[in-house]
Amino acid sequence: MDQKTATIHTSQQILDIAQRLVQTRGFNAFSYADIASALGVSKASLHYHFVSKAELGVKLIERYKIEFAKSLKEIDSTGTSAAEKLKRYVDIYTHVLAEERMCLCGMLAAEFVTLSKSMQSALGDYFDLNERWLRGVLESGLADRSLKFDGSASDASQYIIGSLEGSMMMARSHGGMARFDAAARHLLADFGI
Amino acid sequence: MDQKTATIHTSQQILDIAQRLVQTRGFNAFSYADIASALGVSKASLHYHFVSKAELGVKLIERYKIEFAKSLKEIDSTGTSAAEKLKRYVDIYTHVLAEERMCLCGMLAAEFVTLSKSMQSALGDYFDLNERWLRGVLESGLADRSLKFDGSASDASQYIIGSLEGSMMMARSHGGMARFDAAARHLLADFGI
DNA sequence: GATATTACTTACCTATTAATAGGTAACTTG
DNA sequence: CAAGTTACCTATTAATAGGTAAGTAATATC
Repeated sequence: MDQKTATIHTSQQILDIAQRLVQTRGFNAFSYADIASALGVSKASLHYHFVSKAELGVKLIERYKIEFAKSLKEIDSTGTSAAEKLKRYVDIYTHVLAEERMCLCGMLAAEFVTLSKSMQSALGDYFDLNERWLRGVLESGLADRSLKFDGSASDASQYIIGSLEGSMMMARSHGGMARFDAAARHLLADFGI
Repeated sequence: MDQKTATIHTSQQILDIAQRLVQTRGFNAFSYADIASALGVSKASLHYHFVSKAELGVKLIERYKIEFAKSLKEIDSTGTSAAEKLKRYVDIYTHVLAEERMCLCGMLAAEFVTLSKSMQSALGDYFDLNERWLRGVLESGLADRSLKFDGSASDASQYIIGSLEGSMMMARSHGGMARFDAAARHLLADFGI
């Protein structure tokens, strides 16, 4: 492994550890020291890879968004009906929770006012992506009659995101995985699935 | 004003300020120094009233729960149909958001794993209260035919809480009050209102 | 009127935070 | 092979965290 790939490797490892920390504890409840001790490097080394915590935060959101977009693309290319696509969207959340994590951006949304402007706007981009994709699915769901709902596809998309994020939070602190599954079923039933 | 009422007054003021801080920034993103400077007293004085931050957190949750219980009792005593009661439950959230706050316990749920055991269990009590009350409303809603829903009243209660908490978070970081109102309408429509 | 008690204060402490300075060994490039 | 770059390190910074010890002025109680 040459130096360049070693760096990429280290940066990715830092992001991996930081991501898990944000998804469990939140952005304000972890420190560079936590990452450093988990990875076995110095805090200064972390600052070499990510100048500031805010920059690390932005990179974290951007990477998460790219991965999420990949998942959505995968659903688009293999999913059949809009109903199936929506089901598989919900599955993403289920799998995150199964790993005892929250949605990265759900956690950050709770800490919103304490984040840097750069993180706030990256977060906005993430939710825009979700909303846009869901809107497309919901609209095609009306067309292929695999989904039904009242109101605008835009409002419904936002409602889906909010419900899933909130149900995840509630499940972790109160009721566990089974509770999330019940909420997810309720949500899907509401859209005629 | 004698000393005793002065103390109560100060304690209440501390709780008021701390509550607003948790509802906007979260428990891990404020310090005793923040409260001290807002109230114009020393940090040591805060420790006189609340020995530790964790104790302050517990008192915060307990007071919030008591106030919430009062609101629910008020709804019980003046509400007519189950549908109206559910509507007014949703209104509580709307009013909190209108003050540019999140639900205290929604914020704490996001920070769950970082809280003391005492705060975690107080939080559990709060959500139990909500769930129990909603379950009663939903069951009477089936009886008086003012509500309709699939599945158990218990699952549906949890779903309502999660949806409202999540929609609140999303509304603050993305879309604003109007977005929450749309989500609330969607949720109520789902229950036949 | 002496004695407690209450509600604070000032002045600290220790630990931790994010971030910086300056150095070094290993590797890459001209 | 010399010069520059990379990926780290140790050591330190200023600021802030939650918390404590000891003192004080005002009030309440015997």
